[in-house]
Amino acid sequence: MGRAPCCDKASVKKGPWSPEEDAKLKAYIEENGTGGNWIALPQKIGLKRCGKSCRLRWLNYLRPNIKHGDFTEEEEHIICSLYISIGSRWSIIAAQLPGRTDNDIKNYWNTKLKKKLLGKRGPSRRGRANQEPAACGTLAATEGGATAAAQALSSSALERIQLHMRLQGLYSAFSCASISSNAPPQWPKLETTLLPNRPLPAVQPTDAVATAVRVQHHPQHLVDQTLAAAAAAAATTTSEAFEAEPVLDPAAGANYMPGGRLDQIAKLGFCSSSTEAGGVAGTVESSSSSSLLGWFGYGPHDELYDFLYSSSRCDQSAGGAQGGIVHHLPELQCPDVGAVVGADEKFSAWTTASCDYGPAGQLQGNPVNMQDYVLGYDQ
DNA sequence: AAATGCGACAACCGCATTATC
DNA sequence: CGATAATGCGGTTGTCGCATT
Repeated sequence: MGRAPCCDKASVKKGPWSPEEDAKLKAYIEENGTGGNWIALPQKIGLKRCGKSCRLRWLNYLRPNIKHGDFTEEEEHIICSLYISIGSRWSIIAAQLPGRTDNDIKNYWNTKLKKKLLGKRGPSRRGRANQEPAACGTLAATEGGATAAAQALSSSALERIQLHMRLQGLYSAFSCASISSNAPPQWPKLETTLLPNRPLPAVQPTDAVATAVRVQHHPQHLVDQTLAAAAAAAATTTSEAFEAEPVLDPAAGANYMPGGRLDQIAKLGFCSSSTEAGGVAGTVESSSSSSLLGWFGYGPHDELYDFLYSSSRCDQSAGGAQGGIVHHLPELQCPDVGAVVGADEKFSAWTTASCDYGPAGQLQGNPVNMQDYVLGYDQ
């Protein structure tokens, strides 16, 4: 069985593209388009390249209006927020950042943002084989039953958990005291991310973007149950609707309305049940004081922003952070139990258990709780 | 100056999904 | 309706260049 190769690997050139190849490809596509057939394209123009390689080169490098490097703070913030909410759906994230490619964002995340957020782990160990993502290494290092569970999680899931733990650590360190004990913490929520009076930049009508908002089923991914439930609930939302071009709908709740899917994801992304029950209004209400260029409502997004860009708050909250980078992960510091009371119950339960502190055995060995989070996070 | 470490980024690979026959 | 081809996506790898030892 096995799938036929997309091209004759023996006769195709691999490795970096030469300026001549770039020029050929660019000139042809600008004049004729892709013709809807990437596989045939290299033969047409006499390139010894795989069609997939041509497509990638065009989308990631040659396409007009591509931006490289110099991610702005806004862009960083969007990436972080979206990553926390939807995980490594780079194409979807890229669709929110015109001119950026999924590959670019992915690289930026892996090389910079992740480290910035999760912190560096001591002296790095040489060699790729040893370069486990910090998230994996850190969570795997937690004790007890968490180890096996952590192994079952994808690195993406672990990173997102860690980011939340970071936010929770920040939250409990300097935020909880200032809010009502009844008020649930405000987990990142895209509907506050994509603000009313800040329409998203126009999306380039490229094929990459167009497909980015399509419904895609990834059976290998453990789909967020909430998302599935909402999808079922939104019975009127047809697949055609999902496939529609993204449109902005400032009138309808002022949310970004990408024909459905992203919006669904956004609304569902990472909201605690308690927040869903009563915290949303508060989240939105306080949004006018956003410190980030009018983009985000106050809440974890601001904390995230501060975490990324403000050394002073991090210094206070994380006990010795320097230059906005916190070098000790909160899950290792394990915020005190009281501080997480009121947080998303399941998540708090899990973090409490995985931190191996707090009431012994209180929540450990509860596969249901863990599973809830696996379902939510494991992408 | 050479060796080593490391970050950044382009490109590749394999799999899932979608389209077509 | 199943088989096959094409496309899209995300994870991973290879390579280059700069920094450090």
